[in-house]
Amino acid sequence: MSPRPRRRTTTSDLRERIIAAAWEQIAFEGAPALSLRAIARALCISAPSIYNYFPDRDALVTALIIEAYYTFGTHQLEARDAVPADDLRGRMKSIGLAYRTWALAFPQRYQLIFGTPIPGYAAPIEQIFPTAARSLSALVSVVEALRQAGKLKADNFPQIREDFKVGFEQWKTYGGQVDSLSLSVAMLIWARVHGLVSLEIAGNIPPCGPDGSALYRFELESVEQQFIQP
Amino acid sequence: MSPRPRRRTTTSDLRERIIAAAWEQIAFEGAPALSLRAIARALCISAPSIYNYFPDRDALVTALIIEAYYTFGTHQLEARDAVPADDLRGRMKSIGLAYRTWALAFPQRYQLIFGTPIPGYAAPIEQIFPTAARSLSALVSVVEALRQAGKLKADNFPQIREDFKVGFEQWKTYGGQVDSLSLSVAMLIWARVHGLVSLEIAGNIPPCGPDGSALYRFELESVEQQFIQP
DNA sequence: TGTACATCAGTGAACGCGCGTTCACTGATGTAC
DNA sequence: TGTACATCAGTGAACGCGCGTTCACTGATGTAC
Repeated sequence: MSPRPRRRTTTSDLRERIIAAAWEQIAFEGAPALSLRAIARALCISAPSIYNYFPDRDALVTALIIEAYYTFGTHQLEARDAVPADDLRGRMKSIGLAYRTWALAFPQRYQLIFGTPIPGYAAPIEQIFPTAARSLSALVSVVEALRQAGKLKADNFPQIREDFKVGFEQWKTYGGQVDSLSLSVAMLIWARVHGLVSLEIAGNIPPCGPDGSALYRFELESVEQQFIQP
Repeated sequence: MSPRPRRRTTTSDLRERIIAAAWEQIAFEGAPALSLRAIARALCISAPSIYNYFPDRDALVTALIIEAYYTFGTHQLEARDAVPADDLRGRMKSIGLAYRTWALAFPQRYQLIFGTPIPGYAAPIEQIFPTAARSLSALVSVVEALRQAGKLKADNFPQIREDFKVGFEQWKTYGGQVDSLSLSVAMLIWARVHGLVSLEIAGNIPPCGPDGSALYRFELESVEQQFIQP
C-alpha cells in the first residue's frame, strides 16, 4: 500500500558486462560451451551474482540470441537505407553484401542464430520471434517494394505461393500485411545467401583457397537476373 | 622374431555397437553433447572399455564424421547411378532430390558434417578430406560431364574460375583431374541446396508451416535453367 | 590330448575437473521520519 | 540534520552431478609344445 522505495539506479551496468563477456567466450569457444562460471571468472565476479540479472543459463542464452538478431537486423536495415528508396536493385545489392559482411565479422553470432541449435537449449520462440522477423524485414521489404512496383519476376511461384499461404501467417505478424509471394521469394533469396555464407564460415569452400566473395557476388547477380525485371 | 599369435577374431563387434550408440545419442541430444560415459551406459558396458577401440573422445568423433560423409556420399552416388549416364539433367535432379532426402532423414549427421563445428574439437582435415571430397563427387562428376558435353552454361564464370584455380587444387586430389570451372559451378549448386536444407533442418523456414519441398523443387529447376544448355 | 602360457577385451575404483544452482550472509545505499 | 531501517547487489561455501581418462586387475581365449 505504502509507496515502495525506488530501485537504486544501477551504476555498474554489470548486466551488460556479463553479456559482453559471454560474447567474448562464444567468439573463442563457440556457443554450446558457454559457461556461467567462466563468465564470472572473466569478470572477476562470483558466479551466483549472475543470477541477479538472469534467472538461469538459458535466459542468458535467450538474451544473447535476441541481441544477435537485433544487431544483425539493424545492420541489414542500415544497409537498405543507405541506398535511395527508388533504387530497389541497389537496395537489394546493399543488403546482400551487408549480409555476408556481418556474418564474416561475427561468425559465432551468425551460427548462434542461424546455425545448429545448442543441445539442451530450447529457444522460446514467442520471445525470439519478433526480433528474428525484424532481422529479415529489410530483405522482405525490398522484395515487397519490387512486387508493388510490378518489377518482381516470379513466374513459377503460384504453386509455392499457395503452399506457403498458411505457413507464412506467423511471419506476417511482425508488422502489417506482406504478400505471401514476396515472403516466398525473400525466403529463397535468404536461403541462397545463407547457403554460401554458412559454408564459408564453416570453412567448407574452398579449403585453403581464396575467400568466397567472387562466388557470392555471382550469386547476388543471379538473384537480380532471376527475380527483378530489367 | 617368432611368429606372433594371431589376433583373436572379434565376435562381439563392440566397435560397431559403440558407433551405433553414438549415433543414437547424437540423434537425441546433438553432437556436442556426445559423451563416452553415456554411450557406455546405453550399451551396459564400462566406460573404459571404449578405450580399447578409440584412443580418446575426439577419435570417436572423427570416426563418426568420416562414417557420416561416407554414408552420405554413397547415397549421392547411388542416386546418380540410378539414372542412365546419358541423361545428365535426370542425374542432376536425382542427386539434388537425394541430397534433401538424406539430410531430412539424418539431420544431426548432416549438421555434424556440414554445420557448426563442435566446440573443443578440431577436425583432422587430412583424415577426413578424402571421404568428404568423395561425398561431393557425385555432383562434381555430373557438372563435369555436362561441361565435357558442352552443355554447361556458365557465362560469367571466367573470373571466378581464375580466382579459384589455386584454391581448388586440394579438391582435385581426391581423384583425377577435374576442371576448376566445373568445381566452381558445383560449389555454387551445393551452396544453394545446402542453404535451403540447412534452414529447413534448423526449423527456420517456415515456422509452423508446410515443408520446404516446393521451394526446394523450384530451386532445383532454377539451377537447371541457369546452368544447363537446353 | 594335455598343460603351461601369452594375449588382451573388459572391469571397478579412483583421479581431478568444471559445471549450474542453492543458500544464508554481508554490507553499502538510499529512504522515511 | 540525524538516526533507524528496508533494500538488494554481490559473496563464499557448499550441493550433487557428469565428464574424460588412468590404473591395476581379471579371466576367458587361443596357441605352442
